[in-house]
Amino acid sequence: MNEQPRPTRRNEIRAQNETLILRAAEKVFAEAGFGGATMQLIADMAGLPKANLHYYFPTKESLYRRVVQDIFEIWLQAAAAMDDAPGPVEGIGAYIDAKMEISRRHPDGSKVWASEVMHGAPVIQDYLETTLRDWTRGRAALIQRWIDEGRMAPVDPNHLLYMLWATTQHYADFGHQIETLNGGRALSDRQWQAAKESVKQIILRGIGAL
Amino acid sequence: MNEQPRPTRRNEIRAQNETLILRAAEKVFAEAGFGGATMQLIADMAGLPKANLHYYFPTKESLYRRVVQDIFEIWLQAAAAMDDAPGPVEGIGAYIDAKMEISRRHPDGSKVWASEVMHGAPVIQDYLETTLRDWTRGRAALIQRWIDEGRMAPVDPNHLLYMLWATTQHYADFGHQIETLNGGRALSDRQWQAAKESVKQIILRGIGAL
DNA sequence: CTTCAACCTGACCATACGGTCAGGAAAAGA
DNA sequence: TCTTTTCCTGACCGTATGGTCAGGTTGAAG
Repeated sequence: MNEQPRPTRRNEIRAQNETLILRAAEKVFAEAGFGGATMQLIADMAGLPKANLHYYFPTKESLYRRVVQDIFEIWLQAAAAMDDAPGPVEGIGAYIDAKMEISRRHPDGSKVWASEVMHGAPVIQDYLETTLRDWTRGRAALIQRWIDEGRMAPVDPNHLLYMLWATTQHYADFGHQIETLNGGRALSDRQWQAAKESVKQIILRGIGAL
Repeated sequence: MNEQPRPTRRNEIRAQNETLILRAAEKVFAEAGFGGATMQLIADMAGLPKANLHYYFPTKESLYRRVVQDIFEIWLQAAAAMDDAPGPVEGIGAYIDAKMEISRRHPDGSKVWASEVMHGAPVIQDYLETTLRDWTRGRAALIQRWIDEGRMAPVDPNHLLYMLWATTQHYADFGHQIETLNGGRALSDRQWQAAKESVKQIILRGIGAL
């Protein structure tokens, strides 16, 4: 899957405009939610006429769906960090690092996902029931294996996973609140590093892996 | 403040209708977001004509603001659990218990708050900058005191607070996802208990308080 | 009973939204 | 060059939304 189309001028334009639209859409959906976002606003932000958006994405929902799928793909890739690790310290540590990095680089995507789930996942329910459920089962089993091997304390793997998602995504989804509490300034490099370390330290010690 | 008006028939009706509207509004705002919610839908859910809503709440935004304020009040009250505690185990443990209980009892309010913050807190920015900031400073100082007294490991108090918020509110905001991963069934009493215990155990051990 | 203020609501309005479409411009292929 | 396909867009449309208002009803006060 995902074979690249021949790089002709046509395909180049298409790819470029799709990217332009998706970037703008991610931002607008994140800032206003699905209901509050308007195609006109997305069009303006992308610098294209509204009718052109409907040429590439027939409906608002189809555009939205793509935005949600994209962030989900990014998260799935980050999960690989956990797989080929010798133990919980490396595996979960790397997973936290990866998810925190995503929260920093793709805060808008994270917010769109959060919004979607909060509203009952009307357009990606199938993902939750298939891909996400399978992924979760696999990692829960991996964690259970670590527990059985005595490499960490016996904690419920599912609740541990929820905690990992919650803490890391919080820095994206509630970034505005954190920024406000930080004196109105975005977290600096140093502060992001400290956040990562804090999260890793508390969780890894919390599961008895340190 | 907050003195009760004399309980005449008039005031009774007013109080009753306001509650009816606020309850419906909380649900609709949580399910559809501010932009997606419609006054008509809220009216239908409350069993009142739309024009009647505008009698009690002049604009959609004023109604929304009340909903957000209400959940914030509830959270502030829960925070008291942390104050008069001898140490981190009791204080933070009680705070987690209280916040988890709120996530269970008021999931819609939590979602509305999350939405509001995610979208840049357009209507409650002043709360973040005053009440929340003050509250946060106070608790961070309390945690720092516990650290200085050697009752817990030296962790950044702010990041610990973020983690507490993230993990507890996750069970409300991402309740739908958790439910889906739980086989489509809402968490049972037993499972909620297990969730509470898991969160408390990992965090309290994570901060070296156990 | 009378008066007055609070409460209620069907009908209405201006606006903004998602989406359509006809027709033109530009690139690709023959 | 000629033809075909893809790309582009201003103008338009039906609908739904937040909000208004005139006029009626109900409860309280004297």
